[in-house]
Amino acid sequence: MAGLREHKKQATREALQTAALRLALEHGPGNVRVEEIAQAAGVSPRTYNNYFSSREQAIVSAITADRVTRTVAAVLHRPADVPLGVAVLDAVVPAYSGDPEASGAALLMVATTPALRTSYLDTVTGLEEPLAGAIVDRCGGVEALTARVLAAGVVAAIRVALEHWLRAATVPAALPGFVIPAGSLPEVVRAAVTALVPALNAAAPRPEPSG
Amino acid sequence: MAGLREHKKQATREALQTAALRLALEHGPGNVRVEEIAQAAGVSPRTYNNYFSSREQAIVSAITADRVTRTVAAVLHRPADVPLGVAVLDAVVPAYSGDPEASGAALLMVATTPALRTSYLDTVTGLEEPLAGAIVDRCGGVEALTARVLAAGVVAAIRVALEHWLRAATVPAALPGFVIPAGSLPEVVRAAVTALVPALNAAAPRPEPSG
DNA sequence: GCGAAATATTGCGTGCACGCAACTTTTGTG
DNA sequence: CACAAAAGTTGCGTGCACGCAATATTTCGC
Repeated sequence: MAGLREHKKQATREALQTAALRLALEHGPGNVRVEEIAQAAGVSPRTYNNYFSSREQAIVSAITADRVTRTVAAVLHRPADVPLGVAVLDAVVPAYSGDPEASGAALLMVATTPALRTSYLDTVTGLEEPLAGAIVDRCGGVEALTARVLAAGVVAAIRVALEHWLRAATVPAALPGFVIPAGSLPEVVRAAVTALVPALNAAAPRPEPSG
Repeated sequence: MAGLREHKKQATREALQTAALRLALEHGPGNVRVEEIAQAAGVSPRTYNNYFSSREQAIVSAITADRVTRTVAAVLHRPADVPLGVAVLDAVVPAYSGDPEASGAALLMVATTPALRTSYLDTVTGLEEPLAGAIVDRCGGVEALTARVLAAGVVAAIRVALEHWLRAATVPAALPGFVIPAGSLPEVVRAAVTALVPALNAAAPRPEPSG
């Protein structure tokens, strides 16, 4: 059994994530040293940077969890006869519906800390490559470059939606306890991605092979 | 006259850019210290980071020059009666036509140095905000969020095109002197942005006010 | 089990990005 | 011109990201 190594790696990764998030919430995001996170997870500071390439990355990855994986899976599971734009829309929007209830305090912290915001928005980029693959899988005849552009466009749309939504947390005098307008995120994401639906639907070479 | 300050700042900025590019070409991009660039431009190392937030940024900004400015201006100068998608396409593509002849050696260096590649691709992001503004100016009735998404989509498309094009420099045994397939960049950019044209054209609420 | 190859962890050294608090230069006003 | 306010520059200190080589751990063939 060769799974021991990989199992330990996954455990260390999760230990680092949870430790980073916990310490950031306890002491404030600016008062957490990489050394503390590493120590709390039982590894050396150098090892921390073998798992995460920035101090913020561990914190936000504890929040975003496996959303990328779920989104891609959702796209692939849509029935093949629905237009690409609809499939993407119906796959992406629900992925951002369960977000606010996850942990309001953590999201408020991300929203109000510039470095964390940037890092949080960057996590969406991880969707680009698998999404491009999913688009190719769905529409066989589509150009690789086109699929890539559409995937990058969807990622950009989601990023814009998140920016728009996070801004609501800082602009109206962010009181502690005043969390983010909960239900609105999926709607913003939907509005953003909808702007690209015409391009997504136009990409599939032939949605209906006429009889 | 209050222009002395701003004039000096611009001069320092350009001095840093040219010094960074020259030193990178002379000694190789990995053998240039920030301290050397600052010294060559006659400022302190700390001041360097007041102008550029990374070592690579000065180098690539010496190459990209004012392309963002030109692109936005080109979008705004298209006649108002052409569809948005066409206007964007005809504005963006020429901006990437004069690129290869600028300096083949510098581009080869960027293409083959991962850190410089990343930084180079990041410069395109600077187009997003002004382009979104230009889209709003062109199509009065468009939603701000929609304009932002479309601008971000165009930026993403350009980034994908550049990635695709830069890859050609590394994959086929990049011999020194073998530069990048020159004419192909505008075509790749055109192909990439074309995938988004349906979305761009669908955004304008009413392209032709009839009667 | 045993030893070798593969892989992960660690310490070290270097350069970098940036907050902060002086200090210097430019600007605008009387 | 003088002087104060505004804006730019600099040095310092800190923490971080990462290449590199040494060390410890896991895996795999026998």
